[in-house]
Amino acid sequence: MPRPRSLSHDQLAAAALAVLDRDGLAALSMRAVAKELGVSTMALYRYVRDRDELELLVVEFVLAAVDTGAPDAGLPWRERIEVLVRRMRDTLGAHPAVVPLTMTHRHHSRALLRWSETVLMVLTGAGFDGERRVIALRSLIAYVSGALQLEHLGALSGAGTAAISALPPEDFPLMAATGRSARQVDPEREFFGGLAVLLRGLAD
Amino acid sequence: MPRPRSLSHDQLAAAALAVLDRDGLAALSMRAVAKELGVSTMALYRYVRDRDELELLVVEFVLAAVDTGAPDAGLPWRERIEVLVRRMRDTLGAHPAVVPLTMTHRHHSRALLRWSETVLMVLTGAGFDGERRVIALRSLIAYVSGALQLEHLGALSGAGTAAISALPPEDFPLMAATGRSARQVDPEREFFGGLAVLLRGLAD
DNA sequence: CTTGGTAGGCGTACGCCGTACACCTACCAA
DNA sequence: TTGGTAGGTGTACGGCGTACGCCTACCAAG
Repeated sequence: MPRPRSLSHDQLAAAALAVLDRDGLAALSMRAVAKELGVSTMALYRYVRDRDELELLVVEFVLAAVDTGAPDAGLPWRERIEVLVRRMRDTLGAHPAVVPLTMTHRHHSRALLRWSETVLMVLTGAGFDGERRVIALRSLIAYVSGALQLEHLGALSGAGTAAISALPPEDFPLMAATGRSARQVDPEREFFGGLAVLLRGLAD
Repeated sequence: MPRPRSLSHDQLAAAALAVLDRDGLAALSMRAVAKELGVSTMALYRYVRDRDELELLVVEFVLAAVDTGAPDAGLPWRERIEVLVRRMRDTLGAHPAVVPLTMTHRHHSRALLRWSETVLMVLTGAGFDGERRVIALRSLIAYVSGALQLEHLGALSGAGTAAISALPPEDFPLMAATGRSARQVDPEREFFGGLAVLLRGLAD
């Protein structure tokens, strides 16, 4: 009987994502998203309880694009995990400003739960269970989220790595040398190199 | 000749830390820190350029307490790394609200650079160099920062793990089961279990 | 002991933010 | 045609970071 809604949750999320992609995390505000949609600020509150809920919406919107289907069962289990991680990284790499939001909203994201479920399926198939499986999943999530954040917060200070290479070598000889090496390592190679280390450790 | 300063950087940092410990990250503001010190808000700007610099100050203040001395050389290298990581975790565990700040300010923290330098010393002694050393350091930092954040952001939703255990088992059979297991795993055991996995992977 | 210059500290104000609240009105069912 | 429901809006409030200009405590020089 009442007046019908004129916006969908996906439209809200897409507008918020547009703001994030264009102007970065600091520019995300209720007013900015409302302007993006051409409605008044307060109109948003007919769709979300508060800003937090809008953030969850955009996280869900982005992560929903991650394929959480089981990877090719012919692959060894470590490569299957790598496929799953790569899908996640590719998606978030396209929207770096969303990465910090995934940290704070991870508990409430169905998409992330589905992803974790698939990871657990692979781990279980590889013989993991009980505490060992808990630790495997948590360490994977810890590594992936930590590495993605370093990658994207580090990007805003890509100057950061440069600054490290320029440290006083008398105080930080190894950091200076390692910083110089680091500049020659492709970020993707670094990310998956670290993941490979973790997976090797998981395999005993 | 001019009027002398009446506050030290350490006093600023300590006041900010008091606010963080008592009221959490969201309560950290220039006004709150000024009130904590009994001075006007604008007085702080005689000591820091902006809020960002105050955050760096508190990160430095906290991390300065981490012992970055080389661990007992008699220990195997992996245990030496573990000692260094444990020192970092103990310090940040006492001030969980600071953890997110360490992510954003890590590039500018001398204390963190000193810690990294010591980690590199151990790695170098264990035969790491070049790209392999870069990846070892970055993956350690990624794991540690990711795991600490999960631990402390997860704490605010300790309800989060409970919610996971209560997921519809038909959609998330493994997550539900793993969530139940997870509740019985001590966080410290989980953290160092994951670290051990990573270190095992590093050792080939 | 006086005095002048330097820089510390403060009050005010501006433009953001999230959001509570009251109002108007477009819409659909009856 | 009309009434009720709920969508959309405008205003306002208290918080935030911080630019700016003033007052004044302090120390050095005389």
